[in-house]
Amino acid sequence: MSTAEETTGGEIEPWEEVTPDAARRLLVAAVEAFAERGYHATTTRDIAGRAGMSPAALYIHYKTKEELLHRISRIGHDKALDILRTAARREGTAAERLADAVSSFVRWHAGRRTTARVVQYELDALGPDARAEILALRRQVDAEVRGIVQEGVASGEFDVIDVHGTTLAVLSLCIDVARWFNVDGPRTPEEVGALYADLVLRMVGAEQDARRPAQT
Amino acid sequence: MSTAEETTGGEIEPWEEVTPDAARRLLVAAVEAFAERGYHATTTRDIAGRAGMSPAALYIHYKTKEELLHRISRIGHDKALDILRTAARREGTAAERLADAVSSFVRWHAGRRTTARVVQYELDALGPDARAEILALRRQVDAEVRGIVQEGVASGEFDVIDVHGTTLAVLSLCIDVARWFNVDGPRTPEEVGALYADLVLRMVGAEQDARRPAQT
DNA sequence: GGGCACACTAAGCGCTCGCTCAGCTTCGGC
DNA sequence: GCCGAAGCTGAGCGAGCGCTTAGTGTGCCC
Repeated sequence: MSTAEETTGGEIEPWEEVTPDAARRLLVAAVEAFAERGYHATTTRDIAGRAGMSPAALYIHYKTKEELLHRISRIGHDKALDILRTAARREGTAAERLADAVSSFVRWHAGRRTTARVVQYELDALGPDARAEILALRRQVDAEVRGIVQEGVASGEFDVIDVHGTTLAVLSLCIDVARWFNVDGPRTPEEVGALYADLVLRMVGAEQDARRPAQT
Repeated sequence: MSTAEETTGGEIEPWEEVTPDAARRLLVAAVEAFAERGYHATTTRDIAGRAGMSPAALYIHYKTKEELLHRISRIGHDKALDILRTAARREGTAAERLADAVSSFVRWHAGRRTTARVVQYELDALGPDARAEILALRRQVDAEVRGIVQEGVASGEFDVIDVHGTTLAVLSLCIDVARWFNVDGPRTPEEVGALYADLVLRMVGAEQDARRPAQT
């Protein structure tokens, strides 16, 4: 979709694809509320209130509260997948592409923590059909990272015995950033991204010198 | 408290410290329900029903639904801290102790996944006082792991630039096991524990030969 | 064997939830 | 300048929530 090779982890204000304006304001309000309190603890009155509207206005743009979560989750997963695909398909060694994938994926989870939190941790609140759709996207996310790891093993850059398990661990490490990252904490998303790229290269047994020129 | 050096990651059936019997049945039912649906989506009628009792029976043993979560969280964090302390204070090199800590911590998160899920992911549902108490325990957990990493760096076993950040990542990796681990999946808790111990030793830059004799 | 503490239940209170609906305002087309 | 569509609100419905209370059965002490 969009060229996501910008400066700091993505675009400045997302959700621009959601129209009309009132629908976007409601969706942004829902992201904040779900991230703060969780889907089940958030009321439709709270969402509407944050968007400066009455509770009934929500149902003009969305059929149910669950549809809001579904839309958020879908857009968020699309974005996450887009980030990983961009990193996976650029030129360079497997080590460079893995470092790029991890650092940009982590930057997104840290920098857009509210969104990432909803996307990664409120999946169970979706109904069976919506959950199945999202799980399919997650399998693509997994496949993208596993592909890089496999190529690194094939080329001799990496030393990995359990490719599936290590891929799972790498993604798990990145995703969990959304749980603990604190915007007011001592680290910027860029710093965490750089640290994590280095840790992941160590996990896959990349050579020391391959770890050095991992830019930002 | 208890000697937690048993066979596979802990005792066979926990919660034995909760008495009387009815109170324990309610608490176990609450753990299952909270893990499946989340705290806010779980009703007191559901908890009581799983325990084979009427909704009112819950309030004989617990003042509120939140007190149930508090008790679960407290006991679970005590257990997690106990596991890490046992590993941190045994004899051996920093690499051996870190591998032991990670593998037993991961075994607990995978093997007792329902409990771990509630303990690690429902913290925000607690009130301010209870949350503060639990956060103090988490800082102790963090300090225990950071201690091992620091000793490894001091002794020259490990090669770590950012001790705090790396410790955070190690714990994050272990904790997130509770989110994705599937009891019916292809891996046993022991296998995941062994894989993760190896990955963590790579993350801290332990020498190759120090990674080999990680028992269990 | 009478009295009482205790564990538990049936019923339901007050409240808030997700969601609906009748009606109001605004605005473009003609 | 009238009309209908669209966006939004105020009021409120039925349901289910956390929790309470009055009453019941049971077993232990003396």
